[in-house]
Amino acid sequence: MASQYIEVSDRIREDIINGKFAGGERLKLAELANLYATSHMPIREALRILNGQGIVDFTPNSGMRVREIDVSFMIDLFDVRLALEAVQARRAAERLTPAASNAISSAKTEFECVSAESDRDATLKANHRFHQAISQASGNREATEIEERHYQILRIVWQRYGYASERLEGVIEDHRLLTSAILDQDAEAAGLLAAAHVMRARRNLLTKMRGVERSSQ
Amino acid sequence: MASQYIEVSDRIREDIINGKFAGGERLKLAELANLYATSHMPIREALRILNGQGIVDFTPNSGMRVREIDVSFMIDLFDVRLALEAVQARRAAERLTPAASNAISSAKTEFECVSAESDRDATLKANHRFHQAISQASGNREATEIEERHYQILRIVWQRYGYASERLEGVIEDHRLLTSAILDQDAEAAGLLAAAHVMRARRNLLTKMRGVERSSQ
DNA sequence: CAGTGGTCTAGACCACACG
DNA sequence: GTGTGGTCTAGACCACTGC
Repeated sequence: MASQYIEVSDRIREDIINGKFAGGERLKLAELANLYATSHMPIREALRILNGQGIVDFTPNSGMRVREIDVSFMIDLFDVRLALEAVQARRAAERLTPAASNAISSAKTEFECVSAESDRDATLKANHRFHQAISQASGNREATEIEERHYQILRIVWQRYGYASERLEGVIEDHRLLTSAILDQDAEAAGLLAAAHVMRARRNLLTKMRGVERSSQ
Repeated sequence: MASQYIEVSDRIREDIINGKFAGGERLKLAELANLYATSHMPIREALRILNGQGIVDFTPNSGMRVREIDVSFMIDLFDVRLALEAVQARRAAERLTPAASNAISSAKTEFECVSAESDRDATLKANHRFHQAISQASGNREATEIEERHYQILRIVWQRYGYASERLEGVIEDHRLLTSAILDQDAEAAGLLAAAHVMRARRNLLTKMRGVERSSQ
């Protein structure tokens, strides 16, 4: 078995994703230690990891809270994503290797196949792998790590508000164009297409979130 | 006194900055616990914080190492900074409030005064405050946190290779133009000027690093 | 198949936030 | 001033690494 703190951080993240812990909720060490049948320290470690991923807020001497994921947070996050995905796509095009090229096109194809089966979870994973392939190809570890963190947060949002299932063909089209720009080593096109792709995802998500917020008032 | 783990993480970071721990060096818990006169857990916690800041690399079951800060890491980091500073400057211009406007212009003025005294440390701090003011004004917490992490890394690099003291007038000019674009709420200009500013810093730093790498071979 | 060193336990401690 | 709950201690445990 992997270390407890890794296991625990995964379980807490899952429990946040399916809403067992609500946004803003206080996470107490003793409670969690009891719940996951372990001692304080692995829990603390796990919470630090989640804190590093931006899923959990931390104040010294006052503990951890589940981070509130609202429209304004998502606007911030997509501002960052928009910028980073564009840079990464550009770099991926410039630095393309045969291996990266294969990885990207097979991830693109995989997404197309999987998304046809309307299995939401598998579609999300495939989408993740596609963007990961570009991240890897960019060779920018710093950017890749940030994107990886953001992906963990996006899982929560997509779970809560639904993934862009109504515009799957649009996503597939975006992926196709982006892939061919990168494979052609056309950095400028790749950057623009990546930015546009994120922009669409952002509009789609924000519309949904605002709809939910409005109807729950 | 603040919690030990905070104190310890500050001390280890300082010790990395002034080269007491070299890049790639293994950081052993027992050693550090002995050095800083505390037990394992606060050290572990401190290292996790530094790991979160990207200063320390971590592999499960195998411990922590001081992250190697080389040219390729800096290229990655500046790719990210370039993108983020531009977004933040744009947003700062769009969302400008009177308070933010004051904060930015007084940070700008402070940098001009302090840098005239050729006190490197104070100049770095003033530069940090200027960029922080823009970060804050952007209202993007996500981006601000990333930039804050990067600043910690840049402190190490500037300590090692020197801050751009030979182009201080250039930096001042950059800051002036950027400030007035933001105060004019000209988002496009602000984004471009911020990007250009980071680009100059990047070229300056990489030239120095490559010079040092070459001469040490 | 040791030894090193990361991980975990149980409980004491003590800072801060409440009433 | 009391109590909740975050922080710290000492040491045992046990997964890897390298002989």
